[in-house]
Amino acid sequence: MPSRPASTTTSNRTRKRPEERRAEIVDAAAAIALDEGMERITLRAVAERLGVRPGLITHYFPAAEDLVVEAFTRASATERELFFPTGDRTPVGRLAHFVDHMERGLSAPLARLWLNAQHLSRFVPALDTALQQQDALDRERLRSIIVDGVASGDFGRPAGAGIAANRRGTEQTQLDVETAARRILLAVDGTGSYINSSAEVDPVQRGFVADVAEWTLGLAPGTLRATAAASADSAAPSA
Amino acid sequence: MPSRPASTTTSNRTRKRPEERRAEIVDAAAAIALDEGMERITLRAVAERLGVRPGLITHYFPAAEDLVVEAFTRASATERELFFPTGDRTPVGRLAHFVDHMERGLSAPLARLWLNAQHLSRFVPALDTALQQQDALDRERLRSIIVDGVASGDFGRPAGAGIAANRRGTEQTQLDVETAARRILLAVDGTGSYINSSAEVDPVQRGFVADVAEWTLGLAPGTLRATAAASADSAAPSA
DNA sequence: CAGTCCATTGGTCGCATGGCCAATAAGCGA
DNA sequence: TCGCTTATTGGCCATGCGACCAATGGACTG
Repeated sequence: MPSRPASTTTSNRTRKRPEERRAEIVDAAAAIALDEGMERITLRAVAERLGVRPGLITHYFPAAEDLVVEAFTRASATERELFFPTGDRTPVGRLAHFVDHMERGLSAPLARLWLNAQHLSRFVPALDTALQQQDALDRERLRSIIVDGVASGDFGRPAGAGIAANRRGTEQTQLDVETAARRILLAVDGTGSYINSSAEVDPVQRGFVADVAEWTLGLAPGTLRATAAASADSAAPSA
Repeated sequence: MPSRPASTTTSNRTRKRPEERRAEIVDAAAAIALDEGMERITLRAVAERLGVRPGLITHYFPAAEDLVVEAFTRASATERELFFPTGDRTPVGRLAHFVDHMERGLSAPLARLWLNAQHLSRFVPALDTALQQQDALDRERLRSIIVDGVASGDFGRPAGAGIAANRRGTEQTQLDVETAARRILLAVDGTGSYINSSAEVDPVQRGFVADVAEWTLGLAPGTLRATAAASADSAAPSA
């Protein structure tokens, strides 16, 4: 490791438009957050990824902590799109995709990031804020699916069981949608807690999100998994 | 902690039996883990709590990482007793205590520690192992309650819904106990994910563990909360 | 009481971090 | 083409970390 990387030759001084450079920095930090962890977002680490001197990062982010928060937001927002495709599927299909994506482990990087942020927000108040915002966005997406499903009659009686729902009072339909969305995301978080565990994934854990979703939405057990399988078949019909 | 000079003045050199000193160190580290976070377990921080020089910590823990792992195990094991009291209650009563203890927020320190460890185990393999062990111990306690409840007939038909349960095959009763235990702990973890959030606790979130427990154990919604309330009344009948 | 073991000290080293600052030069407008 | 703005560099500083080590002295043994 020479002090000056051989690959990027000496004096690579390229001057970029501030917005462009800034975006580059956030992207690099987001990449680090996803595959090394947020605490590895360091002035030197980010700078090295960009082939740039650490001082430059400070120039754009006088407080390094702000970069961490922005990197989280970026990474989180980007990964979300993989969960909620814009496809014009049925509500059950969209929910099945969501669950299936998780069960296949495709959401591992995001789950790790999420766990990372949940813990780190203990020490970084601004991160707590960002986390709540991202969480709200996820919940909104999920709510949207549920509302559609209720309207189409696919989701049985989300009114369903549970203390919390009864406790809320006021308007009934709207509130139960919120209850269902929150429960499903709580199940997601519960499953995500084990993302860093080396233990073999337990079947109960694997199916937990689907089970909770079917329970709270009044779907027949197995509906989501069956839907996901059917969807996969139609997408890639070859054996 | 009787022998603690007001200021860190005069050389208070007291020589203790190795086992005693070692226990002191682990206790101090566990305390730090609980109220400041595991990454704050540092040679200097632990030494300062004990009124001792950092080098002494190194003497007992040549690799600081080992102290972190041991501190987690200690803190976790200690806190667990608060969840599963040795009282001779009914299965429903024991489960209700467990849930109630959580809903009251009494488990906040443990939840924070747990979240901390779940993230940190990403970088500390030994911590991952310790975490799995502690998790197994929790699950064992819970399983014990469930088995008793099934035997007494308090828990309806834990066989119940869900894909995962069906998928397991083989013996039925035993496996569904495991399913229920895992589901409840997954709910606990999901709820715990929000432990560091400054947002107001949502009612759905607050009741999630109880809801999942009642769902997966075939209890009528509200049973656990009602039981906890009755138990509290009999314990403190005043007012 | 003298001698020995080892718990404990005090100090140092190398490393990584975030932050700060003056000097440089790239790109743009006059 | 010149000059100015400022993006970018290179360097330095204070802090906190784990690790290592020789010297000290407390407590126990003979």
